[in-house]
Amino acid sequence: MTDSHPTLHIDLASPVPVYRQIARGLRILLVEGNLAPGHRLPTIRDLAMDLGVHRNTVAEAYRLLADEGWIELRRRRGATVLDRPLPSPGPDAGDRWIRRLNELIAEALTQGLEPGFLAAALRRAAGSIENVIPDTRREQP
Amino acid sequence: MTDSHPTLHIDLASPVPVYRQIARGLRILLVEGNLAPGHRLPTIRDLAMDLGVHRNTVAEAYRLLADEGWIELRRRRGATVLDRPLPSPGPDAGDRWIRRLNELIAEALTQGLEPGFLAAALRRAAGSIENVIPDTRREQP
DNA sequence: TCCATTGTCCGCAGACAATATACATTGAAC
DNA sequence: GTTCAATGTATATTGTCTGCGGACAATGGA
Repeated sequence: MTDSHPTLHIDLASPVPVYRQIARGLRILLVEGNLAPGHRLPTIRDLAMDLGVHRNTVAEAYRLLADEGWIELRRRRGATVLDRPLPSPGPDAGDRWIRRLNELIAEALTQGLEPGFLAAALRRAAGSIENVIPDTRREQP
Repeated sequence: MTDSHPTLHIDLASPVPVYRQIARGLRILLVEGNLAPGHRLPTIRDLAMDLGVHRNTVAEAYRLLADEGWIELRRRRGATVLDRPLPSPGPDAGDRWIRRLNELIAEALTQGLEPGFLAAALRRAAGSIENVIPDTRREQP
């Protein structure tokens, strides 16, 4: 088991830029607790090597996460995971998310996916959510 | 009621290009039957006016839909909706869609949305799907 | 003190999106 | 049938973004 970055899929053909794909993937690992506070992320160059992209591309992703408060970047020490509480969502974050969900569903229908298939997938996802994330600590706004 | 384009939200600040947002929005209206075959879409210039973007941006969206077989573009006659059967999905379309769904959920969690809220929204969406789209006619691959 | 490691800065080339502008086509009025 | 305004189309321009190359700066450890 030499895979140090368990699940970090990036798709060079996707229209969403690579540095943002990396940031999103890491964000997911962070929020799911796979990367606990105090942990060291791989160095920029190492991760770039593994993913087959340029260092600055990974650096951009790390900078994004640092700006959001997930990690701390220090020279010669790499990136360390901060003990960051989840942000409290904005007032209409829920509405905007639901709109995105509806768009995703509509797009699936335009591709010809079966409504029954989609409904099953949605219910399955709903079930798995509540188990994965037990309880959340919020930051005070 | 002077609103000729019921629900077509575009976000100039979004990283996804405007012409693709327009195409996606129209595609949704088409698949949900709000735009029946034979209907005329607004002219490129009119829609551009309404949305506050350049004509060529809308033209690009229309061309996309025309390439996909949703509409027919003819000079001086505008865009007419074609009677197009839903495409039959590719072999791994389902898997890729489920991955996108999971990413959407993970992103919501990173924003601090409550798992319970998300689960409820997912279940609600699952329920509404099966009612909205009764039966689908597929094209033969 | 010295040096290898690691993040950072600056500039660049290519791609792409949105626009401006001019053009080609065509249905309809007469 | 001629004419013309309406409408889609083609080309060029401009700005922005991505990913990259290379040089630089800081810094922990030998």
